[in-house]
Amino acid sequence: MAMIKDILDDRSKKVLCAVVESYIRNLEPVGSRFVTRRYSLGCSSATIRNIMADLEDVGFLSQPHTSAGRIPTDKGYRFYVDYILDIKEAEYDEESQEYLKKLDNHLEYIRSDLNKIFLEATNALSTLSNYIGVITPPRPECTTFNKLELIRYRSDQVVAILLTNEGIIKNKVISIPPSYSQDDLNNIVDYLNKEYSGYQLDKIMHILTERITTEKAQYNNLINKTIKIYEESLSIVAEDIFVSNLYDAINLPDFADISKIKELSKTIKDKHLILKLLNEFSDIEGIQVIIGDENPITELKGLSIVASAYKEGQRNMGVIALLGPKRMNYSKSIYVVESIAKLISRTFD
Amino acid sequence: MAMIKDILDDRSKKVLCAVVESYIRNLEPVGSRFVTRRYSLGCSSATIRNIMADLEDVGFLSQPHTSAGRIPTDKGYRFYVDYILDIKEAEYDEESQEYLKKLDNHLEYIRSDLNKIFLEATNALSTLSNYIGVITPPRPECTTFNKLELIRYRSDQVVAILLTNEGIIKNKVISIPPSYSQDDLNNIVDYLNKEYSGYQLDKIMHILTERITTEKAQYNNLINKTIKIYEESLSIVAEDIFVSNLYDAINLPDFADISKIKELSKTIKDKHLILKLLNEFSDIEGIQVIIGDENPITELKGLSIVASAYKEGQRNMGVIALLGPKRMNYSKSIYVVESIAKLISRTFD
DNA sequence: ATTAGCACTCAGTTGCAGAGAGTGCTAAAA
DNA sequence: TTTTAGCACTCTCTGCAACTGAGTGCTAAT
Repeated sequence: MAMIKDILDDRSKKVLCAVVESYIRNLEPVGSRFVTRRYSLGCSSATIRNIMADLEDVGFLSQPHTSAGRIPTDKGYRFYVDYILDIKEAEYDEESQEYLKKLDNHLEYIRSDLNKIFLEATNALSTLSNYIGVITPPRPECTTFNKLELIRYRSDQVVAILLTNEGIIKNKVISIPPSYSQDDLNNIVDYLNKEYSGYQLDKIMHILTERITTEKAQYNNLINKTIKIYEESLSIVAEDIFVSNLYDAINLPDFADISKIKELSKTIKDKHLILKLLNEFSDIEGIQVIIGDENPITELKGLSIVASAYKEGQRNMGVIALLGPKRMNYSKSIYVVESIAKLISRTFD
Repeated sequence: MAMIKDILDDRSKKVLCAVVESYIRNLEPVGSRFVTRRYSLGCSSATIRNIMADLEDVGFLSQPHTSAGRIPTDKGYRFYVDYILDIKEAEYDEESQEYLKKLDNHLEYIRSDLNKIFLEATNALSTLSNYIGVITPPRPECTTFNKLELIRYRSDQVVAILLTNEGIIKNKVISIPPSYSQDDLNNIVDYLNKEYSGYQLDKIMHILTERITTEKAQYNNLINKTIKIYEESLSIVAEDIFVSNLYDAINLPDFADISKIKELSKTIKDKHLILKLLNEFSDIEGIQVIIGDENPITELKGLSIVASAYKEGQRNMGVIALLGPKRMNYSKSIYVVESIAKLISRTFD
C-alpha cells in the first residue's frame, strides 16, 4: 500500500520545500525560474514548471492568477510540516539560542513566581518568532492546594491569600464582618490547611459545594459562613490566560493590511475564544501544528497555530502556543515552542 | 493691554471652532464652502475665505496644498482648547453617561481591589474615547504602610504580602532559610507592623537603609537578615503603570497608515517613557492638555495628551491620562478624563 | 525524460486628459 | 468700509489606454 508520504518523489518534495520556504521568506508567489536560480536542483525551469503543475494537481500549490508564481495551499503546508520539515533538522540562529539561554537563567531566577514566568515566557515567544504567544495557566486538575491565609485588612475586609504547590499565588479581598477576630480566621484556615493540603483545587471545591447543600439545614450560620469563605477564597484561581500583545505581530507584512490587524486584535481581546481552542490541546503529546482552515474556530481561520503542552513530570499541565499567519515560519516556530515548553516544564521540577 | 484671547473677534473664533471640530470629525481639510453650508454663520463662503486667510496668517490654520481646505495647526488647537472649548459646555452623549454610571457601580463593587480598579479604569478610558488610556499608580509618597505578612511556603521560600492603606496588595516570594520558623517570621513582622503602620513606604525604606549602614558592624547577623527581609518585602511596590492596549486605537483613521501604529506600539511597549512623562503632571491641578509638539518626549510628538490627577482628599496621588492623535476630540476627552479621575478619587474616601 | 522556444496571460506602471474642489483676487453691491 | 459674486487658477484624484515584464502552458526537438 502507498503511504501518503510517498505520493511525492524526492525531487517533487524538494520543489515543494523550495516553494514553501521561499514563500515564507518573501511572501511572494514563487516562479519556476526563481526556483532554478536559487535552489540548484539540477534541472531547468521548464522541468520545474512541469513538477509545479503536478503539485498543483495534487492540491499542494495554487496560483493567485494565471501569470503569477505558485503559493502553497493549506494542504501544501500540511505536507511540508508533516513529511518534509523534519527531514532536515535545521540549525538555528545563534541569536535565538543566546536569547533562550538568557531566558533560561532568568526563569531560574524567578522560578518561584509563576505569574512572572508566564509573562516572560509569552514575551519570549512573541519576540523570538514575531507571532503571538499564548500560554494557558495550569488547569484546575493540575492545581493542588497548598495553603490559605486570611489577613484582617480593613475593619470589615479580609485579604485571602491562596498558595498552590505549583507556585500560583493569588489574593482576593473578601468581606467578613468585624465580629470575626484574627484568631477566628486562623481557626477557619487551620482546618482547611490541615485537612486539604495537597488536594486538587477543583476536588476541594466539589466537596465544599456538596457540604453546603447537605449541611445547610442542619448546622448553624457559622459553618455556612465558613464554607462561604472557603468558596470565595478558592474561587480566586481564575482562568487568566497569558497572551503576548500585538506589538511584535504588527511588523509582519501579512498584516500590512490594517483591517487584518483589526480583526486579529478583536479576536485576541476576547481571550475566552483562544482559551477554548487551546484547551483542546491540553492532552496532546509533542508538538501540534494547526494550519489555516483546519482551525475549528472561525475567527481564527486563516491563522496557523503551533502548540505544545508543558508538563510536570508526566502530567500535561497547560498549553503554550504560537499564533501566526498561515505562511508562518514553521521550522522556527516549532523550535521556539518546543524550547520554551521545555524551559517551563523544567521550572516545575 | 490686549489679551491673547482677544486677538480673535467673535466670528473668527466661530470659524476656527468650526474648522477644528469638523476636522476632528471628518479628518479632512475643511473648505470655506463647507463651513457656510454646515454652520450657519450668516455670511457667504467668500467672507469665510477671507477670515480663514487671516487665521492662517496668525498661524492657527494651514493648507496641505493650494487647492485644499484648511486644517488646524498645533497653535490652532491650543487656542481652541484654551479659549473656545470651555465657552460652550457641550452636553455629552447618553451612551457615555450610562457607561460611566455602570462603571461607577462596578468600581464601588471592587473598591477593595486597587489593581482591578485601575485595570477597569484604563479600559474605560480607552473604550469611551478610542484613545489610549494610562494611569500611574499612587506614588510612593502617597503610599502608607498597613501591614506585612510572611508566610512560609516551600522549605526555603517565604511569601511576603504587603498591604497599604490605599488598597495596594502585593506579594513576592523571597528566599529565607528553613531555620526561620513561622514564629520567627511572625516576630519579625510584628515589630514592623506595630512600629511603622501608617508610615509612608519610602520613609520606611529610608530609615531601614540608614539602619543597615549604621548597625551593620555592631549587631549580629540576625538583625541584618531581618532588615534585608524588610527591604525585600517593601521593594514590592513596583512602578507598574497601567496602559490600555492598542485595540481601540487601531480603529482610528489616523492610524490607517500602519507605520504609525508600529511607531506608537513601540513607544507604548516602553512604559518607562510614558511614566516619565506623566510624572511631570503629578502636581497639576485640574485638567492639563498637551498638544502635539508641546510634548517634551520626542517619541510622543505628534500625539496629544489629556491628563488629570486623581486625589485622596487634597493630595494628588497619581495621574490618569488619555493619549491620542493631535486631532483628538478634546471636548470629549476632557470630559472622560475628568469623570474617571473623579470616580477613582471617590474610591479613596 | 528533459529542455528550448514561443505564444499567451495578466498584474502593475506610466502618462495623459478631464472632473471636482478649493482658493485668491477683483470688481460690484451694500 | 465691509461683504459678496464671479472668474481664473491650482492642485488632487480618477479613469483609461498603452506598455512592460514576469510567469505559464504547450509543442517540438534533444
